[in-house]
Amino acid sequence: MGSLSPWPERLSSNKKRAIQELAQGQEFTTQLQILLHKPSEEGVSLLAMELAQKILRSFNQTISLLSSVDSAEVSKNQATSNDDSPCCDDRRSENSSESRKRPASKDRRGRYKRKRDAQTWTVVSATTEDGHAWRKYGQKEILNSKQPRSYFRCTRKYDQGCRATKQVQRMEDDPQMYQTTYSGTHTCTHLFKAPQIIKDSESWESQMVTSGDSKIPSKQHHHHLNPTTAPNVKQESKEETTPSDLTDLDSIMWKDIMAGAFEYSSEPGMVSDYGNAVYNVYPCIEITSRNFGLDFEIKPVEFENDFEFDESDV
DNA sequence: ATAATTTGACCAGA
DNA sequence: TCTGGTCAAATTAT
Repeated sequence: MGSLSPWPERLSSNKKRAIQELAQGQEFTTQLQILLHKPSEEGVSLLAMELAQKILRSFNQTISLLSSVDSAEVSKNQATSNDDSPCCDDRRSENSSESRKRPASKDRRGRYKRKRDAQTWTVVSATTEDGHAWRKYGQKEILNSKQPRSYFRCTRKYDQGCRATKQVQRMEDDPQMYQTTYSGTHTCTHLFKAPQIIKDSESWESQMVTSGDSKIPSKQHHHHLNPTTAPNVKQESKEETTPSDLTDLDSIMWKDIMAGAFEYSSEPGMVSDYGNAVYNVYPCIEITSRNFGLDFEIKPVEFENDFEFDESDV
């Protein structure tokens, strides 16, 4: 229990190792990209960035392949589970026009079906910023853990039916570090959003966590770092920024990114076609700061049979 | 005004 | 049961 979900059992340990290594390389490359994007000599950094992107894409591809389960297993899963329509799970409109009217109605809180084995991966980092826009939807005290765990979903969940989620928790023995467990692939696309970023420049050390189940030891020190207001946290803005809005460099980057995305990914609505490996590569990227850069990160990929909601009662 | 977060209720699995 | 993940009303931020 006090642990975040580890790698799927079915992966051989060698495979796991490989994935971890790649993921680490991926992480480092991302950091390099961010670094390089800080305006300086454009010529050089531009080339370097393109290179970093290619490397990243390569990592993503490999991780994706290694992460995917056997086609046999997949089809088994899909056979037994009448796969729901992945897209647009609009069952409530955020909270706007709905008005806060719903008194005697039954409280549907918590009425859901848990997701079946969606793949997850865990990252430890000094920052929770990852280039995606997240919306916090919960926080929990975890048994034997001093630090609460926060739950986030993609801001595009109702917009575009994106099902990516993540859990963030401060490390017990180093509250400056965050352990983030990602789950589900971003299926949202073309997000030219410009969230106001807060991030300072913390050291970007991060590494993949491997231990599926470290017994988080309970230490005795108290740090009152409000985990709720922790760094990360996005912000979604309503106006979509178009590429023309970006600097030249950004435009170029973007073109490249989107090229990659279209080359490898399937459309949001077509996610049901997970045969063998999945090739979504640049899901839900987000430009987090016009001032100093493309703070995007590309995540490994996986298939996912997500949860559905219980319709059994009104 | 709308949008994001907080927080306790609710639920699924172990 | 108990624990952790999610929902949604209430609260706070923008």
